[in-house]
Amino acid sequence: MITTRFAPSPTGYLHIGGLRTALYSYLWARKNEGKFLLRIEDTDLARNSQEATVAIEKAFEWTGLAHDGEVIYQSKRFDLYKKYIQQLLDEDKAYHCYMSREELDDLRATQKANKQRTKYDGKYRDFDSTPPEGISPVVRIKSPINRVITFTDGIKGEISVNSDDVLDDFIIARSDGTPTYNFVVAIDDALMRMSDVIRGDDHLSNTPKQIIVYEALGFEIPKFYHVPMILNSKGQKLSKRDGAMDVMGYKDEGILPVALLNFLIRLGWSNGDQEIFSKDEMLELFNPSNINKSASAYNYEKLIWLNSHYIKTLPYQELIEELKYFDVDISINEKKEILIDSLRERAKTIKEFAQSINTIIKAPVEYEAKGCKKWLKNEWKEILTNYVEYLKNSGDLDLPEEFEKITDDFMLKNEIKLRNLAQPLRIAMVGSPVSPSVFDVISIIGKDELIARVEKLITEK
RNA sequence: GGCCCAUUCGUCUAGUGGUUAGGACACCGCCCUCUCAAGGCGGGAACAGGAGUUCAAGUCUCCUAUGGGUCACCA
Repeated sequence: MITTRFAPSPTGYLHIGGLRTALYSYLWARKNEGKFLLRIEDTDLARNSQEATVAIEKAFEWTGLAHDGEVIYQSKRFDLYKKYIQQLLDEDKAYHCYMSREELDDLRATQKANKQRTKYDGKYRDFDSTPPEGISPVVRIKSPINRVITFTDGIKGEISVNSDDVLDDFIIARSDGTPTYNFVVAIDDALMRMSDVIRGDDHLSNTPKQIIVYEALGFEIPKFYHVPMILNSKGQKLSKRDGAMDVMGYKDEGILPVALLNFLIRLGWSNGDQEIFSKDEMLELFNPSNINKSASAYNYEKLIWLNSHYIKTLPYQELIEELKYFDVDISINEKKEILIDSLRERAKTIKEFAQSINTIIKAPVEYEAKGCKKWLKNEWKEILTNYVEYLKNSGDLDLPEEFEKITDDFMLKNEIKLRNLAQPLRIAMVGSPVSPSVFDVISIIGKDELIARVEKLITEK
């Protein structure tokens, strides 16, 4: 049974790095018909916010990463953690430390001055006399002395460190009695029967600490996968300053969730030359053991390319739903398929898509000056007037092909080149010389509307 | 600074001792064309450096350099 989890601390929105590890965890659990759990790491009562948790769930919903069971809050499990703290105290695997913050600061300062690694010196490790007055103690765990700790990371391979280099007797309970991160993570992962912990690279150096906790409590150690960071385009760690971090920001940009997920899975993972992965393919092919070892840079261009790919291939109904987010509802438009097909190849985002739909279905309120200057010259008025007249006498016309045929006849009879008709027509229809095929646009807005827009242009220009 | 991790085109990557080092994004050129796109075809572009091991090294070993992570009563 594979069980994975996503365990964010609720300090802000869900960012794309988090979404990627969540995706990996989700895929690995689903692929193996296991469980994917969501746990909120809110042991620091002062820091967490309810809104952050809501934001994370919202992002999960948008991207379709469904977690199993209820959300688990560590802040609601303090009694449980206390029990284990007491157990370690009773077994002499942990102890009270009465060192004041000032004393600790001084210790660190001298160590730093001597160019030593800052670490707790173990002053109270074997203390059995009367503790100093007026200090509420913290609880520290007894770390092994001069022992090599080895574990196999599913991505990085075997990693071993000497306890003296990286560990000290770290605090597992603060002086107010609340437990600390590295302690509760190990307990929860064990109690929730986590088989595979897939998390960011930044936790790699926490792993030895957590292993100490697993061992002290006699828990089974899960398999770890530490996935490399996502860098910005300059090769530095992605930060809020780089923007485009909040997952929900992508929705506002008009990025499709499938595109985001596809982009994220390819950042640090691959399957030969394949670039496009449906959710089913992701489930079929993904395996955390072939995640790359090195960090990868965020590449917006590729995301956009993926997004336009999905815009080109998504079913009509899904696109119609996506467009509603941008206040464009074409569900009852009779020409919605033609409208979508004529624009989907040009749109890079849903937002852009919505904008171009509006330029077609709403009559232009102004005309682009440059386009007018270039194309509204010589006998453009005459051509358009004749064309409108010709259409009026051509009976019922509906589909683009029908308009194209009639227009061919018109051009032949009047010896007109298509571009000399099409460009003024575009300006009349959408206000600029850029649009999909004129026949598609004419068909979408209909003959009457076309005539109205042309007449308006002729009177105004 | 200690410890840990990483290093193939600008970017994402393929590559598991013998490859003309492959693909994708981006870029450039050509074609198509009613504009803009899309699409098709083509092009330039990489094994961080140095020592080894080997008949043979992008692939194995070591050193150096560079980048990253981490060293809290944060998570």
